[in-house]
Formats: sequence, structure tokens, C-alpha cells
Amino acid sequence: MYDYEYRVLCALRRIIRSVDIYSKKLNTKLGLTTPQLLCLHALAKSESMILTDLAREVNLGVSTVNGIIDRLEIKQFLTRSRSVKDRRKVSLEITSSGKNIISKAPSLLQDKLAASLSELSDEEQLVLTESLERVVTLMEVEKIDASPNLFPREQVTVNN
Amino acid sequence: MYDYEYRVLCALRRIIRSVDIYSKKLNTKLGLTTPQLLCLHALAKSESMILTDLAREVNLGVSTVNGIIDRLEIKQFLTRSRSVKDRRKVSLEITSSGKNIISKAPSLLQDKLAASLSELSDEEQLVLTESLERVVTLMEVEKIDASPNLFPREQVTVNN
DNA sequence: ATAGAATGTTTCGTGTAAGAATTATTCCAG
DNA sequence: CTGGAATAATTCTTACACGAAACATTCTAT
Repeated sequence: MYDYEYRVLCALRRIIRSVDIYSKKLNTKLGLTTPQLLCLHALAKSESMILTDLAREVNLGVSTVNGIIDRLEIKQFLTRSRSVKDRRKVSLEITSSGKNIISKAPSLLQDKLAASLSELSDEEQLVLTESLERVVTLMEVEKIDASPNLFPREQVTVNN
Repeated sequence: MYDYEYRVLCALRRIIRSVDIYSKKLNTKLGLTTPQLLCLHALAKSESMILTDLAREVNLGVSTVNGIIDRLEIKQFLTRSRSVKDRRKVSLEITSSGKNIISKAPSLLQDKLAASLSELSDEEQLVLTESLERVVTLMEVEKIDASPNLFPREQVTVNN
């Protein structure tokens, strides 16, 4: 019973690590990380977008995406421009150079994972995908539950 | 067919984000993040350990773990001491204060995930766990495959 | 019309996370 | 026994990733 919990935790951490290592490999080969590519893809679909919406689109925090945008702007794969109508907003636009790079970029999923996934039967793909999505919903319950105290057992405070 | 790939990618990123957000929540409440707790748990099991082995144990890079160890040492949850037999090695030992904190700490898995997981039937738990582990093996193939060129389609080099 | 709520971006601080390079030590072959 | 390979830890740089705080702008209720 406790066994599954440990196995799940272990699997999650290894998945996280794999994703990160792939992102770094991408960066040395292509000059772009997975999150950067992800943002560019989102921008390519919309042609023009606001930071807040982009963050929601790629499931990341707004301050995180802001940093990613900084790096993409330096590399000239997108432009920032203050909106005239509402001067709080900054509209993000992918450049032609940006469009070019994503057309050359490999899959956002590990090649092998994508390949192996497509080799599974449709049935198996479905089970796997839905299992992952179930994990997501299980995890994200936490977020919605706005209980003020997360650990009612004991209030531990360690601040040296 | 391509659909599954997108759903898998999306699920993975949301899982990563959830794990990270939980870790930060832990940190504000307890003063320790998930990776830090994970390392302490590993040390508690062995009583004395070397950096390299600890890194392998928790599935992280050695430079990453070194930083985590730095922070745990400052908080006095472990001690570093150069080995006398082999002076290259540094033996890591959890302190009593370290043992104390992990006994008070909540689950390393999101509470809700752990709870929801245990509520599933044994059959379902198994499917879910094995699906995750399958994803791990699919992803880690990449690591073992030591092909010099990862993206045979095209050799893209963008170095401004 | 204006104070304050709301919205949107940016900056800051902290903590992963990794690879590359550096240093120190030990091992080993000749 | 000595020089180079191997092992181990550390430092450096880069990039995520987040929340909190600061800032500007717009909206809204009175």
C-alpha cells in the first residue's frame, strides 16, 4: 500500500529529470530550451499575444514566462511592443526568424518517447495518456483547496 | 495519433509544475523543499553517505545535490566531514535535528495525491503506477542511447 | 471627478537543475 | 616510484520556476 506511493514519487522525479535533461540537450544543439520552444509555438499559433495569456497557455507562472520572453527577445525570435489602446499590456509577436527556428526544431517530446508512444497500440496509448492525466487532476486538487493550514498535524517553523 | 503526443506533453508539464509548487509550499511551511527532504530521508536510511552515492540515490546530478547539501548544512540538518581513509571523499551524516525534522514533515507526495491514490482500487493503483514507470523507461532510453547526433533530420546550429 | 480596486508587467530573492571546468586525492602501469 | 588515468568534490555559468513586491495604467463606484 505504501509501496505504490514510493514508486509513484520515484517515477515522477525521474520523469522531471528526463524532461529537464532533454531540454538542456535541446539547448546545446539548437540554442533553445523546451520552455522557450513551447512559448514560440504558442505565439506562432496566435500571431500576437499578451504575457498573461501566454503564461496560462503554457501552464507556467507569469514571472517565469517573463524571463523566458527576455531570452527569446535577445535572440530576436520575438518582439515586445506596448499596446496603444491599453498601455498596461505588452503584445508579443513571433518574428520570421522565430517561425523559422520552430520549423527546424525537433519534437518537444523526447524523440524516443514520441516514437515509442506511437508504436503502442491505440488502446495502450489511451491508457497511458489517461493515467498521466489522472495524475495531473489528482495533483492539482491541492491547488484549488484553499485551506489556510496545509499541515494540521503540527505547526513547524524553522527559521534560523 | 499526434493528439496523444500533445496530451502527454501537456500532462507532463503540469505534473512538473505541481511538484514544484508543492515543494515551494513545503518550503514556506517547513523550511525545507522536497529535494532537501528527499536527501535527508536518504541519509536517515544510511546514517553515513558519500555525495556521489546520494546523488544516485535521489536521481539527481552531483552538482545539484551539492547545492542542496550546502543549504542543509547551513540549517544544521547534516554534517560534512572529510574521510580519513580516502581524503577525496566527504561523508555526509544526518544530525539529530535532521532526524527530528523529517519525523515532523508531511508526505513527500502531495497529500491529496497520496490520499486519492490510496482510495483507488489496488488494480487501478497498479495500472497508474506502471503507466508512470513505463513513461520513465520510455524517456530514459534517450539517456542510454549514446548516438552522437540526436537530431538526424537536420543539423541546426544557432549561436549568435 | 477622483480614490481605490483591479489589471498587467517587471524586478527581486531563493531554490532547483545540469554540464563544464577546476582541484585534490588515489590508483595503477611500467 | 613516478606520471597519468580515474575518482570525488567543488565552483562557475546558464536557465527554469515561483511568489512577493513595486510599478504603471485602467476601471469603477461614489
